Amino acid sequence: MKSNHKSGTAFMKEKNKRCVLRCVKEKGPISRSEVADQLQLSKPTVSALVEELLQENWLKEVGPGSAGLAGGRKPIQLLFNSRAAHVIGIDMGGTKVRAGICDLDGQLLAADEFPTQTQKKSLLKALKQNVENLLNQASLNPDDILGMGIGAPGMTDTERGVVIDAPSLNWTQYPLKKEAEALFPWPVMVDNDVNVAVLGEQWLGAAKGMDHVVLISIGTGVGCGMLINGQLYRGATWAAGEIGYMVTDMAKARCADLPPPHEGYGFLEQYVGGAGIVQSMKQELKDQPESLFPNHFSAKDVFQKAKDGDRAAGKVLDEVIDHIGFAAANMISIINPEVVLLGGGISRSADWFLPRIQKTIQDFAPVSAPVLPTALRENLGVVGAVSLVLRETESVLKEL
Amino acid sequence: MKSNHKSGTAFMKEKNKRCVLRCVKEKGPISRSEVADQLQLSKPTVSALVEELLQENWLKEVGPGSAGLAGGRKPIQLLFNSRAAHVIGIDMGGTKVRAGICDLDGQLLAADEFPTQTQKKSLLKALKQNVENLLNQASLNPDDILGMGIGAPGMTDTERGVVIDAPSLNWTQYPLKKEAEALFPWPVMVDNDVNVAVLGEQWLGAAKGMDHVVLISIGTGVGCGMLINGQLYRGATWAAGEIGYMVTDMAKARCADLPPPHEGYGFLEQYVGGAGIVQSMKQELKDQPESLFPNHFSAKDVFQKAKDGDRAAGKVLDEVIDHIGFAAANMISIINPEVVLLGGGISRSADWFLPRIQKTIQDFAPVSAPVLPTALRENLGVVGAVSLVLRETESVLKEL
DNA sequence: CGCAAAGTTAGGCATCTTTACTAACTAACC
DNA sequence: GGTTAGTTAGTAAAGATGCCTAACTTTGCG
Repeated sequence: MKSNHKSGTAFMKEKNKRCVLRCVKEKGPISRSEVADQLQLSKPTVSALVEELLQENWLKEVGPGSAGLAGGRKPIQLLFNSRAAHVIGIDMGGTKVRAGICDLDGQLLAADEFPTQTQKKSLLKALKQNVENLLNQASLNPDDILGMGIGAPGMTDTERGVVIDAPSLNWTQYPLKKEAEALFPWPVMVDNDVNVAVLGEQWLGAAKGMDHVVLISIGTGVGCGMLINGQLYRGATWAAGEIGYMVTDMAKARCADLPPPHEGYGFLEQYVGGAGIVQSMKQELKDQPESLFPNHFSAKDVFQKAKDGDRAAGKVLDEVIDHIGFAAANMISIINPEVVLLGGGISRSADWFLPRIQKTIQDFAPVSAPVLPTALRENLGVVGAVSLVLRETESVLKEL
Repeated sequence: MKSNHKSGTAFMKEKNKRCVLRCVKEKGPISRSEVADQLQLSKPTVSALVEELLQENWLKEVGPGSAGLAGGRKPIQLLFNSRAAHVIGIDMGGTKVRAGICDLDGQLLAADEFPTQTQKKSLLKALKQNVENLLNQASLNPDDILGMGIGAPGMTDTERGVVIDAPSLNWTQYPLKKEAEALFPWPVMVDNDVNVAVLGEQWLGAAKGMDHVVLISIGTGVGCGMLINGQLYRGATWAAGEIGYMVTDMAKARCADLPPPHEGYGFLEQYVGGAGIVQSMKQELKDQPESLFPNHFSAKDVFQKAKDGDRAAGKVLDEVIDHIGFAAANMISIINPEVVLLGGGISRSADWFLPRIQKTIQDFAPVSAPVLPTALRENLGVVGAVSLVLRETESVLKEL
């Protein structure tokens, strides 16, 4: 049952205080009086809470506003102090790690990246080094840091802060939260990179303020983050959103030359992931050896060739996009989101294939939803990780 | 922002009261003292709240329990009074309407059904008649009724209580809540029949107490209800769970003899819905006209024939089950539920095909989940509708 | 000056908690 | 068996905290 009873009135006060803070944060410069109005709290109560929030530096007074039309005393404008605390966000990728410091508005004060180390020990060491640099760059002390969020490329138990399985890093059951908290003097939160990304997009990106969002990320692998009723949905065993395993073509799945996948790669991933694209391309090339492809190439190259007019590459990508279209349509049928975001490396070519995906959706889903590329670029992971901390932290900012 | 401020302390008390009530409800016979312990409330507070709850008849004292091992005064055992109020549940189907009255434990006190009228007016009239009979049967007054839940076979806006689209009833934008509330003196809540069903199964059925549940219902059409983080998920525009539109076979979807569906029927529905099964069977029979099938038959007949060993029927159903298996696997990949329930007419033959569905899941989903038939039978809809009311009602019972 | 709006002060009410108490029961000892 | 010590359930009274209302001060406009 675990009742969060701050046993009584303290809880109520805390809640009201948060409401006041949130109100000021959202409604921009605003007077005590108006806050009282909006929250249906009495003026004295608001004044008292504001007093405390000023004391704690969450709010600041910014001189008088203009008086009302009918005369009267000028209001004292209150503003949220977005520099009351700072949060560090880490985007831990398979090849590089990007770290950044944001203020509470999501403004990036400093960011940097370094190559991913294969050894966990040296990775953490490099991370510590990097974070200290960032602190210096932003002229901040550890005291100014509210917490640190990390997006990891794999299934993650956010409660215990354990990365269950991250193939690209070769991690299994790695207690990242614990390890990181031993290294830094602030709380650390860990989550799946795709989950983190969807948080970032909802905070400051293409899904700003939306409560029902699906983000499909296509890079080396294929992942999917879901915001449902305004909250991240992680599933019963942290495995929700494994869209890489969606089967969009039974016939192929059954008759596959390969045995059923299940070892790290899913059906969809075989076709639309980076590795899958390369493989399909190679398959295609077998039949027409006169092609201009080099012996080794990447998915990116396939895209390039297709844009340059290579028929075979175009054919491969046609199929890829078709799969993505059906995957998106299926997601819409099931989740009915307000928007579907496409992220990952592939999103750079978005305008090229977006119309076709939309067509598929229109033809096969019962309702529609706009499909857009993610709006945040290289800092998406960082900002998302910051948002993770802001949403989950027990601080005054926590939603209620 | 709309802050639910019961402005202050009254809210807190209300909340504590609900906690006490819920605690007693869940922890069975329990003493004031232990409630105080569990909720971390002081004994006087609990006593006061219990006093009120006794007064209001939500609780009852049931004589002394046994004293502890170390001696001491015998506790006065408290019990939830499941007859403090009653709820009416309506399962509105395409061919018949089933109505029932439950107490707060979900115990069915009376139930009855009548054929669905095509005219809305006469349908409501028949409903009123029926409900009055039920009240008599259970010897209850309208005052004893907390509310009424209705499960409707179509997309439903639960906020406004409007059935947006229910093909089998030929309803569009029908304000059922409003109409019903004009007829009855208690609040009415309306939701999709599948949503209602999953609530019922979570309350008293195969998903008891689970927070992540997917229910796939296969009857005339194909629907899907989802419980996510313990809550019903309805989507951004009440269209979540339209699994009938899931495409599990791109090739077939694209090359289909028919144009893209979109007019009321989805891809999956074409194959696994009742109408779809019949059509596939007819298709199959064309090729072997020596069959024993009558001119007119139903999906049920196909099942029967298949069980009796008819090869063609078996082949048709094989494909149906294959589709269902992949649909279930896809749902698991995306939602990662604790359990997948199969409901609707098809669930009667569950043991026959369940193993094959499980095999498909094992082969193609990244994680597993048990697949079970729904546990509640003819009263699933009724009980679910009751549960809907209990969960959403603003009464003392509301979760917080 | 008179009015109006912002913000503060003082007093009152509701709720919870703490502390101290009574009631009731067990165990154990004489 | 009867008495006493120890334990637990529940109640009563007093204290703390938070909110609200009402009255007040401050500040600005006409």
